[in-house]
Amino acid sequence: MAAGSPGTQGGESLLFLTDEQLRKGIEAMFFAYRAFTADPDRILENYEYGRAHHRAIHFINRQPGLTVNTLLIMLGVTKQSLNRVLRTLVEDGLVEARVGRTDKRERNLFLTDSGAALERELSDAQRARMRAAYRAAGPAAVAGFRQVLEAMMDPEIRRHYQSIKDGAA
Amino acid sequence: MAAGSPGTQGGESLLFLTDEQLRKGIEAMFFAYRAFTADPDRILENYEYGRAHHRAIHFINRQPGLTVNTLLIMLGVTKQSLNRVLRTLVEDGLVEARVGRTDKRERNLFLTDSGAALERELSDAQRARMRAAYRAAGPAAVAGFRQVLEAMMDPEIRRHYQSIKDGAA
DNA sequence: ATTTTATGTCAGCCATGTTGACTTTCCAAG
DNA sequence: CTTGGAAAGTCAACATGGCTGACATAAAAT
Repeated sequence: MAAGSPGTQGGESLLFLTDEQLRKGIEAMFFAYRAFTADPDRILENYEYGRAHHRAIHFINRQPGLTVNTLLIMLGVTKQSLNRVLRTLVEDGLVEARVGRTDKRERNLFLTDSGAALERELSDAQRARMRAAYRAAGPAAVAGFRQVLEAMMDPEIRRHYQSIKDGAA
Repeated sequence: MAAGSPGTQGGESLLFLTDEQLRKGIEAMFFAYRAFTADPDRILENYEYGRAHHRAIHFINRQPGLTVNTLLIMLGVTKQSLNRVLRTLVEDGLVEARVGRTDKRERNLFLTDSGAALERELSDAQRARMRAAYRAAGPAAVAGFRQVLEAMMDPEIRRHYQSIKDGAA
């Protein structure tokens, strides 16, 4: 059904929905994502951390004080997976887990100074590539890029994504 | 969302290049990529295959007859990693590895009928999400999406990407 | 004839995902 | 006040898919 080539249906306005166009989009996602993770991965080789640590650090930096459960939802992994990562970060003094004030069962997560330093190092590299791509493509392309990515997310995650502070605010 | 749309006059102020905008782009990549891989991953649970098999099948379908070495470059993994995947696909009769005509050291890779069937099942799911996102965002956004992703790729990979057949041709 | 290339394979290691079971702490509702 | 359930931590076991290193074979290139 969906496998057919709909080049003749819908007229010119739907040419961007042909299977070929969609497959090119799939490949673009794959190749771009690999480049996107390559720079921080290279830096992480110098530490005893991996991509999972990077992701945790990123979101703790973005939403200081977020709870373990919230981070779990953002990362989309099990608590056992996250705990393995989080434990090493706390032990190494990059992340602080403060007992919640209102609900003492919760842990509010914060980056320490050294955690923030690592975050900056990783983020600098990743943003450099993103900045170069944004600059090369231009503002209109960037807006389209963000629109398509947002439309691709699962709805529940999209709400979380949109709730994180936005620089244009 | 207005906050995600830096005006086109941003070419002067470069508002779309703020760190906050770049961080939102980073998060968008992360969340969208996860959704992007979720559908095929769910299907693959019914087989004894994983994401690595999917990627191999995708590129063999896109460039029938490509050599192992070319596939290695596209996937960006070691030959040992690829071989583990490729061997099971050949054993299970999803992929055929024909000895090269001109250079008998090479193996030209093709999908069998059952390999093509699995490719279609996986691709249908992935394209359905991509199509929905494209449709929601519109043709202009899709063009921008592709531009940014292309600019993000490593140059060598970008050449490979561009050499694969494009529906607009 | 020798070297290089393309491929295949074995063995082992690592990071990071999973499920299941169990504990501790603590909020909240009965 | 008791109890049920939520948040978090932990242990164990396992799967996937990266990696390196070492080695084998066939065929092309020199």
